Parts: sequence; structure tokens; C-alpha cells
Amino acid sequence: MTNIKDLAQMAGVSVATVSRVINHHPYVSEEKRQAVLEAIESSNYQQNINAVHLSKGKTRLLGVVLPFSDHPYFALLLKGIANEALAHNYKLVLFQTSYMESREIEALQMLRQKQIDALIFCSRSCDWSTIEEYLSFGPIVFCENMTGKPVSSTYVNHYDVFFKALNLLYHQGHMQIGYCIGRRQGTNSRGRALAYTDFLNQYDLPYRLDYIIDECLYFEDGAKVVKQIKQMSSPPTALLVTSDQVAAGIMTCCQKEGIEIPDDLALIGFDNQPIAGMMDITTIEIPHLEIGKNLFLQALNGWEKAHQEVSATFIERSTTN
Amino acid sequence: MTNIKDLAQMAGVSVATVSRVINHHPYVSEEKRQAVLEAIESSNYQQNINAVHLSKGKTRLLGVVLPFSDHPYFALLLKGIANEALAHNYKLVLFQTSYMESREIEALQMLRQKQIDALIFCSRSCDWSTIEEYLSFGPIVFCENMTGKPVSSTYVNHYDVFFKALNLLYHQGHMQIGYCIGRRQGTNSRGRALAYTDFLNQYDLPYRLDYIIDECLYFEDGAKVVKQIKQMSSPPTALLVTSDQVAAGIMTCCQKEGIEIPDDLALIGFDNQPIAGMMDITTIEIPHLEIGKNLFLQALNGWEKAHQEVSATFIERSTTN
DNA sequence: TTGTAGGCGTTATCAG
DNA sequence: CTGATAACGCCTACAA
Repeated sequence: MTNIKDLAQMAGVSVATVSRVINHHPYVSEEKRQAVLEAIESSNYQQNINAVHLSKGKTRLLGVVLPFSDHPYFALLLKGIANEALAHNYKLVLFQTSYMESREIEALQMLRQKQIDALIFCSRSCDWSTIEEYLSFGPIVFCENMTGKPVSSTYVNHYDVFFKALNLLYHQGHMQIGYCIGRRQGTNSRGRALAYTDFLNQYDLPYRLDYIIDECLYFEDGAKVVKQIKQMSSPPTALLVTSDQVAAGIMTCCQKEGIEIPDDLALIGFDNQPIAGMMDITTIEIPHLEIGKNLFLQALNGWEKAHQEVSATFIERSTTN
Repeated sequence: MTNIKDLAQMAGVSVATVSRVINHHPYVSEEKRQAVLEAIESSNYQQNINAVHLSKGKTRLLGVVLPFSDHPYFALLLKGIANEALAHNYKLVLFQTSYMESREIEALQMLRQKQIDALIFCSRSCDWSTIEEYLSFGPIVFCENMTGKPVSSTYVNHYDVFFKALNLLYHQGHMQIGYCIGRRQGTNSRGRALAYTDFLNQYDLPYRLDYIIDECLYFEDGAKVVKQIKQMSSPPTALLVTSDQVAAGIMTCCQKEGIEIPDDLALIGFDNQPIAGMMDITTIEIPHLEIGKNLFLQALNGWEKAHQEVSATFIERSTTN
């Protein structure tokens, strides 16, 4: 492997000059520049990026923490981040955590050790106190409302969105509304849970534990939901489903089981994924790509803390009355 | 940021000794070890990983090239790789290419610049001649049959699998068989195309261009397929669909359109994804996780070239006769 | 415009 | 067992 020292010798200049032409610095005579360029060409020179990293203290590597990449929500977030990273010549290091705290800590460690310049948490399991220990090692940004904390965040106000959706169903005549969610933990899920209880209180509706169905992530989870509903003596007449995939699965199963949609069961999905369009599912669109883009930019400008709320759009289709 | 020089001073030893205890080398007196450990503790020392990389010439970073991560096939491959990477304390750098050659080349460049130790191509667009230029910079492994080339590969014999599936359909009485595929390019797709034409020739069946439907990747693409089929004067009676997601989409649309499955249209999916189980779709199981694991191991043991064929399993369910 | 030399933080070799 | 010291390859004052 030839290095800049070799190049310097070949071109009859100093290493500094070689470095200058490599990094497109001004103040290099055209003559020497050509000599260096020629040396690079003929020697098949390749910069050792690790040396650059060591010297500069930066890697142009950005960490992305997410539980799994095969769920459309995270896959789209990832795509949004990746697009912007590409534009800024950054690469992504992926941390698939399965919600395991230990893997999140691995990511934080890499930040601490300077192997990545910044870190994006698309979702997290660890406490804020854990995060706090690593704040000084580089920018850490979040896809959940972190207002008040000394970090940046881009998020959807899930409380609001949920509350509005519930109200909408209520005004369509539904008194028995349930919801399906991926997991109960997490800021976003808790925001939704709060909206749900607040909604129930507002209209003096009973809180029914079995109206909340969790671990709903994929299409096939729709089967589980329908099965559970069928066993209820007084099933919900409407369901808020936090993923269009699951909503589609529910719809498919309902057809088999003879449950009419929306008459027997109204459905509101989330994300406005293509599958929702195809199956004509009422849904709430979340601008994943935009969120991903913003997360990246916040990570890039780590010093200026900001909290950006993005809005969701209601898209009415045939699964609501 | 304190470094090992500082530690050495604090502990009253040399940097070499500090390095030894950090790297758990033998031959360090317990006394000095303790001194160093204390210094590390009190100084909140953190190793600068970039310096280690430069010194060792390795990064414990592995590149993974795939077109998109939101497709179950690639997401599962990725998961398999990630699992094994975790076990070996490697991290993954993701290259989402959208089949763009330029991004594949970025990945190859990172290998050349030693920012990653090895590279896995889950799918590729670039020519072998391009790959060839980078062979000397580190292990490159493929998820397609690369027998004869000086690299490692783990793959499914798609020709065989396709041929067998077609024969099965034929012996169930189907003479008009079509197939849906993600894209026409790529070794795997070409293997399937070849199996298809060989099959047709074997039974002297006509080659109908419109029986081959490409760009079928997601559930929602099923709508497109059904629409196309409905327009044909003589539609296929059976369809080989290279993704269960798409097969499920087709099935869903067929129900709407009153097309009976399997009587009007038999369906064989691919991958044995959960959705296939839920919808009782006949499918061909591919051991993605195992393939991912093997790809990782091949990348790790880059010097020994190997080509491993993994087998697929036929799972008969209700979408075939 | 150019070159020298020191620094980035570790690892590893080689004497002792 | 331990410590100098030379790599690793590049960047960048600083001096010329």
C-alpha cells in the first residue's frame, strides 16, 4: 500500500504538498499538482481513511439505533435518514437492538470512542439517565418528544393525533373504541395511552383493558387481533391501529370471518403506507422520510438543540363511516 | 480526553504496560495492573478506537450492500447477518443502493480505504469486472452463485427451485403458468428465467411475454398483477410469485374480484413469511437467517473461498390443488 | 507557494 | 515482566 510519503518521493515534493492536493487546498503550483496527480495515478494510491479519522477526530459515520429494520415504520425512517446521509456524504452504522438495552449501550459506546460522529435513536429502551452519561461525547438525537432535555428531537405529537382520531370515531357514533399498538413502553406509546384515557374520561366511557391489544407490528398480527375480538362478549366497534400493515391484516381476517367493515368494525390505520391505499383503509399519514431527514440534519448540527414537531394528516377512506 | 500516555504517567508505568492491561495481555504484575486500572477508573479514560484501527489496520466493521431494507427478503437476510455479527463483535455499515451502481462503488471504496474489513453483497447491479478491481482490498462475499470466481458465496439454486415448482404445477394440470418477480436483472432472476424457458421447452409450451410480471416486491403490487391478469384474454391458471408478500396481495385482490384460488388461479409464494402462514399460501421456504449467518462467516474467513448452496423447502398449503 | 516537524492514540517489536 | 521506540498514515501549524 503506497502512502503519501511514497507519493511525495515519487512526485519530488513534500508530504504536505501531497496532502494539499489530495484535500484540494489552494496554494499549490499547477506543476507540482500535476506531478502529484500523476504519482497518485501510477501508484494506484488509496488514502487510509483511518489515519484521516485519527488525525481529524471525525469519521463521517452516523449511528442509527432501531429495534428492527423489517418494520415499515422504521424502514422508512431509515430510508429518510439514509437519503440525507447520502447527500452529505455520511455513512450509516446500523444498530438493530430488538429493544435490548445492551445494544443501545453498544451504540453509545461507539459514540464515546469516536467511531461515530453522532447517534440517532429512532426508538429506545434505556433510561434518560443512561443517555445522559454520553451526552458529552457527541450529538444524540431522538424521534420522540424530548423538549426540555439538552438534545435535539423530531417527533409526532402522538397524544394529539390519537386524541383527535378518537374524537372523530366518537362523533361517528362509536362508544366502544379499542386500539392496537406495537408495544406499551416508550414515550410515543405512553403518549397514546394517555390520550386514550383522557378521551375515555372526557366522555365518561369505561376503560376496558381488553380493548388495548399490544405486540401488533406486522400484517399477520391482524389474525391475533381478530381472534381476540371474536372472543369478546362486547367487542369494540372501532379500532385505532398504529400500523397500516396490521390494519390490512385485520381487514383481511375480517373478510374471512364475515365481519363487515366499517359497519361491524371501523378501522383507522397509521402511516399511509401503500397497502392502505390499495385496501382503501382510512389512515393517518406520518411523513417518515421528512422526519428521517430532519433527524439527520439535527445530528449533523449537534451543537444547536432543537425540538421539531411534525404534523400528521388524516386521510379518510372506506374503513370509517 | 485522557490517553494512554496520561494513564502511564498517572500509574507510574510505561505506555506499553498500559496497553498490555487494556488488551488483557499476560505478563503484567498484579501490582502494576491495579495501578493502571485505578488510573483508568479515576480518569474516565476512553480508548480512541480510530487509533486502534490505524494501528491494527482493522475496524471490525462489515459492509452490507442491499437495494432496500424494507423488503422482507433483504430485511431477513440483514437480520441473519446482524445476529452473527453481534456474536462476533462486529458492527454493520449499511449501503442502501436502490440498485444504483454508484452506491455499490462507494461501498467498494470503503473497503479499499480500509474503513470496513469486508463486504457482503446481498444483491448487486455492477458488473463482475468492477468487483474484480477491488478483490485485493478485502473479502467480498455474495448471495448468488459465484462458483468459479475467486470469492465466497452462499446462495439458493433458484434454477432448480423454480424448475421443480413449475413441474409441480404442470403435474397438477396447469399448462398456462406465469411468474412474478422483483426485477429481471441479477443472477438469481436470470436463473429463474432460464428455468422458466427450459420448462416451457421441455413440455413444448408457448412462451408468453405477458405471463412474466416484474417489479413485484410488495403486498400492494398484487393489485397490479391482478389487474394485468384480468385484461388477458387467456390468463395464466397458475402463478409462481417470488415473494409471499406479493402472493398475499394477489390473493386479497382476487377475493375482491371474485377470482377463486386455487381453482381459477393457483399460487405459489416464496420465503415462507408469516403472512403466508396466516393466509395459508403454498410457498417455498428459504432459510434467510441461515444464509445471512453464513454470509457473515464467509466474510470473516475471507481467505478461504467457498461456495455454499442452501436448499429450499416446499410447503404445500391451500393455494395449490 | 513549499517543506519540516510534531501530533493524533495505539500497538508491537525488541532489548533488557 | 517492563520500557523505549518505531511504526500506522495523515494533517497542519509554523517557518521559510
